[in-house]
Amino acid sequence: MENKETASSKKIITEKGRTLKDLLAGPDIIAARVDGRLVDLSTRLDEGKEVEPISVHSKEGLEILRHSTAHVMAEAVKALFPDARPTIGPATDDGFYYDFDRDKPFSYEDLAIIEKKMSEIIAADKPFSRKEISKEDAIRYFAEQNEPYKVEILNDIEDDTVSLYTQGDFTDLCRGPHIPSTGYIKAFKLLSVAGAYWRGDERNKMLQRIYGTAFASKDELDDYLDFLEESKKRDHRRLGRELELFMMSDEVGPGLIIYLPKGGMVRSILEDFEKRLHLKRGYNIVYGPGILRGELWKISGHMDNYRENMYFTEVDNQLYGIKPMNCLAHILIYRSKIRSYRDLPLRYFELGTVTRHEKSGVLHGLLRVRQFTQDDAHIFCMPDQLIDEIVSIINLVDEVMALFGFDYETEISTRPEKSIGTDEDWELATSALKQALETKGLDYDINEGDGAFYGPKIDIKLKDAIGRKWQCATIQCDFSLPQRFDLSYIGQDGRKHRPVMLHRVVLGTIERFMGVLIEHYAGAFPVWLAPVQVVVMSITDAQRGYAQGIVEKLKENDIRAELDARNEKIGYKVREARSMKVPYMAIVGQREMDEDTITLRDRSGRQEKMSIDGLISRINSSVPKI
RNA sequence: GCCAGCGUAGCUCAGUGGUAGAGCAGCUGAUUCGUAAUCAGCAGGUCAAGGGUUCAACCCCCUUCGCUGGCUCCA
Repeated sequence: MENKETASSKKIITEKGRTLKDLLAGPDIIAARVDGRLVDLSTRLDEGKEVEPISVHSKEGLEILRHSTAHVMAEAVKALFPDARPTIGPATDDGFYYDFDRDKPFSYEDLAIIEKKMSEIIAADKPFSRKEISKEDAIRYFAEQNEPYKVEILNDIEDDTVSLYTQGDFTDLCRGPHIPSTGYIKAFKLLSVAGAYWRGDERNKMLQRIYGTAFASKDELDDYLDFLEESKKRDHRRLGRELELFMMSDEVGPGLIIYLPKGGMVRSILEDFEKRLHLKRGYNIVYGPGILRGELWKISGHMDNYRENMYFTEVDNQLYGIKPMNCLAHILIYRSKIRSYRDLPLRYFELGTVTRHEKSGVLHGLLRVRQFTQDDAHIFCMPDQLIDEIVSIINLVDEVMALFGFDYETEISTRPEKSIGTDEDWELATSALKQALETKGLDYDINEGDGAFYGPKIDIKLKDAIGRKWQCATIQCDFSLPQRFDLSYIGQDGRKHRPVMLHRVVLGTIERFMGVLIEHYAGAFPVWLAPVQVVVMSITDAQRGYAQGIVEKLKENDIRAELDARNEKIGYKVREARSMKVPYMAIVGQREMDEDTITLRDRSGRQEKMSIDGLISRINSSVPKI
């Protein structure tokens, strides 16, 4: 979303007795900031205050607009469905929602009716008015209105005074601020209905949520709706089928991926790339088994903290856990020898396939599956090497994300409720992560209670070509498992010391990363990743042998080439190669055959005649240096 | 797992309480062609599965499975 600076964002000084609305002219100004607080335009202030107008085009202004639109929606819903009890209705990153408690869920047909009612409320241009009352009065009011959720929220508020906002027939408990009147809503749309737990807790009652969005102008709303359409076109599930990359099958089971030859090719390229990348950076490639004894998962704490995500099986009366993570084998590799401080850090890398029982409702194409392969590594190091190791992982992530054209954001997730280890260790681990990010000069958010059960983590959210965020890479700092498995190294002093362990993935998982890549590139992979790099196509049968020879020569030079010598018109072949998003077409007719050349057509439709060696060097030079 | 919607040919989608349709893809033949669709013919389905209502169910009801959008959870 844009954050437009407008001419009216300069500060002004208030005059006594006049409302901000009198002072801040302009249809785009919907609120103001005074003393760092956002306030309504109806506010009357003392003389001499410095006031910053808030435009609907700013990020904060848009949020206010959307929040107000949520109130209007609640008014419409209450008018149309008196049995619906309002709960909460905030603005979100790209719109708003309002949750209602209602026995009968809303249907998509209801949305049109609600939209119509909202349009009437907007056309009536009803003012939003703010009233401050005591908490007790507010509780009494909402109890009378038969709105128990508002009463429950009020009971959790510590302030003695709360604010209510009223527009038309609807009054809501709300901090504000709001737009001056409903007529300020110029463009809105209701998008979907969904169930949502009261206060986001699955033990609570499920409420009925309506999602919508609002924008400062009709054009911006249309742009957003176009963006949603564009996202649909890029959907990796659709492209995965169209480009013959992967499939899923009811017969196999949900959340399980079958790679078709083209998707298998892409995966194999990614995996080769990763192996070279890690070998060059001092990692050792290892492999662990897919099932490990139950006893091991008890020691690690998975049995107590991760059991609901694990599958178990029994072999010869022994309990085995199917691995949901790759760390245990790596720990055993570390422990298989006595380690000296001189050996550290040790970095074990595995393209490890793990299996996790994900709840059925969360599965989603390649992005959320039940069996997946992580580009996983575990680094064992001395405590004083920790920061350097984290920094070099961040550097690696940085390099790889740049290669694929992703920008990213970082956040730190701290200790969750279900976890192992001492507070001191968690503190140490968390501060190491913070320090590493600070060393790199990276900003980060804190995500309280969202760490892994064995340690805090840095989550890296990458941003794709159309601005969507995806969680792929993560770096987790762990003091607990080395302790649980009694890992040690002999220090310079000849005594045993405890190493620290880092768990980290860069792409995250091959599945998710491929899904994200497909959407990022809209299926048009860069040449080095494209499953088919060039299709050699003949104009007529007379060039079949020539074209065949070119394909063979390309393949000898490690180029992924296919022949299209079918008895079809060239336009048909071009069309098909374009829809399969093949980067290059090498077209050969009589002219090219006579000159021993090809006509190369790229994705943009640009064409040039060149030698076959020219084509080989062009394609091979596209492979990134790592 | 929870809420809602959906499930018809490989894909995209029509369709009706009374024997199942189109386009594309596929196959066969003709066409030998210069940059996004040559023409003709053929074939393709236990209408997700199981049960029920009915003289009769793809259609109505129930159950299960799967998918989609959310919620919770997550790489």
